[in-house]
Amino acid sequence: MVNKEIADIFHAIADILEIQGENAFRVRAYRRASQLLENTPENAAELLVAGKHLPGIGHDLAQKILEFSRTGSLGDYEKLKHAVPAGLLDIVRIPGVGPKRTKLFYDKLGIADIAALEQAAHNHRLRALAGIKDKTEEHILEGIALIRQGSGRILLAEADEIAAEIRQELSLVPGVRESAVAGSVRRRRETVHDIDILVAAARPPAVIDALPRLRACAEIIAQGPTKISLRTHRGFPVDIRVVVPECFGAALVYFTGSPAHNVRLRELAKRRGLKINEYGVFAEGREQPLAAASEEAVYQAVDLPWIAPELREDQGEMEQAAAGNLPRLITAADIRADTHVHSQWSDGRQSIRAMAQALQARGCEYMVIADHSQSLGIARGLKPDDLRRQMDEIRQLNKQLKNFRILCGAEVDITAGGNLDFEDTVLRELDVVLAAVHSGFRQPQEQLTQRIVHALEHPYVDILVHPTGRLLGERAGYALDFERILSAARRTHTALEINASPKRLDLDGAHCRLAKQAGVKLVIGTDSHDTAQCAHMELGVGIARRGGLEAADVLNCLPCEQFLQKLRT
DNA sequence: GCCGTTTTCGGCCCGACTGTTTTCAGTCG
Repeated sequence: MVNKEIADIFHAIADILEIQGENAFRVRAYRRASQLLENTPENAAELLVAGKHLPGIGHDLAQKILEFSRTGSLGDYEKLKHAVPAGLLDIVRIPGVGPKRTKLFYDKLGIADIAALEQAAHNHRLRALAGIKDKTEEHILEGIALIRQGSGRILLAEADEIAAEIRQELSLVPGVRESAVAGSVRRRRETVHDIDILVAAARPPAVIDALPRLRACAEIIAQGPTKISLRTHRGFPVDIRVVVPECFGAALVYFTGSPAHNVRLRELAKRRGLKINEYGVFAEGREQPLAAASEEAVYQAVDLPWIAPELREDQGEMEQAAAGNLPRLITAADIRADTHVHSQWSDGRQSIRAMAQALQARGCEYMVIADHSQSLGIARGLKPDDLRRQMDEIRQLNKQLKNFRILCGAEVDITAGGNLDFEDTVLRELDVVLAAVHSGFRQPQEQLTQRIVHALEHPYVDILVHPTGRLLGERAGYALDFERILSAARRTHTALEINASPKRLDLDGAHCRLAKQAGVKLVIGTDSHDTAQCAHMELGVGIARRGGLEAADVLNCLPCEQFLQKLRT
């Protein structure tokens, strides 16, 4: 993906410029552009050629994007790369070491990679430098150890669990009035690198003092009167900020971010002679805030409606809010069905009846049973005869269940050759046909794309599930021309799935945005293999919200009959 | 390097915590 490559280069340029002590705002421009490209699924060069303006990409950066797109490299970057040793870019990522110290170590001690820095810290050679003593040396060694153990990102679902445990315990701490999850967990990022929790209490320092005793706390990283950073037993960082209840809303805005959204919000306030910080919105020279208690009040103070956390990424939500065009985002309550459910018939762990009861208890009106097809042996894929017997069972169950309907479906493999794993005579009997790639991930982009497009063109295929095939933290999605997938889905009236399994979350928010723009229908399915996983629907809804989707964009917000009708037209 | 109902030049969000310091630089989010 070209955008990703340019984003990486801009990121590296920002690091190098920072180490060189360049203008911080120039650095920020590269970082912002890098982030923007990262979140733009369309080819940025093509957008620029088409005359589209990308916020934060001015004349110079646009030229660089075009240059890279044309030639596959960037002259300025190639020059810059040789200006500093590559190892400095690793050093600057060590927690506790920033650009200033990286430069200091290199200039004074010739340290050019992490190994050399580690050696120097061990031998106490760093403390000869101005502003460095034993504590800093220790912190640097800890930071290096953290990097080594791969302080990676954690799945959103895991972060939710940890956050829930901590909040449960916080509710028992004397003086705590209220707590809320903030940061990227609240924004429903698919993976996060830490957990942020905001607490309201009349006397913040008293609460902070109690927090080192939390069961989740294995180690204190930093502690002040209003903020504590700790590490859980699994090495996961948690930031807890305690504020008085009067400024809970302002603190929640600040602590939820994203950083880019906050910057935009504060810039907007500043242009109006206001200042926004975590304590409120302030008019110049005034001590009493104009707004602070609720998020709504903070946004209102700069004439904006409240913006849902999932949209706070500086991806156009400020402009939409100002124009009164914010979407009415889908909520979990809008969902009437789970469109992707497995059972014991293939690799699920429970009966169809158990899955139906679990979903009905969660407020669903229908579900699609989608067990695997025959070629997926590892998942005990169903032969046509098995499938027909399963359909008999479903028909029996439908007679027994009240106010709930089970639709007969199958997760049919798109074989490496691009064919479907069941004959048309079998597919015709199903209510819903889900198509999926489970093999041949390494095929070249053209072949994989064509293979999927071919499946989408099949008259019986209703939904393409986990469309990009990514597994978070394990494997990137396969090589796909997503725009071709979208246009094929649009042309053939095939829906794309937002797979809500915690490791997939596939499509992601950016893809959803594109799908909506392209007029492609979407569904959210949990891919549940047992009843507990039915709860993952909420993760899928979070992704849909990040993509700006409304209930009308998601087919399983419709009653069953309308769902079936829409699926086919 | 970007950007414009103060500006095409001169701004560019804001504060907490740490370690090393007697008032602040560096880092982080």
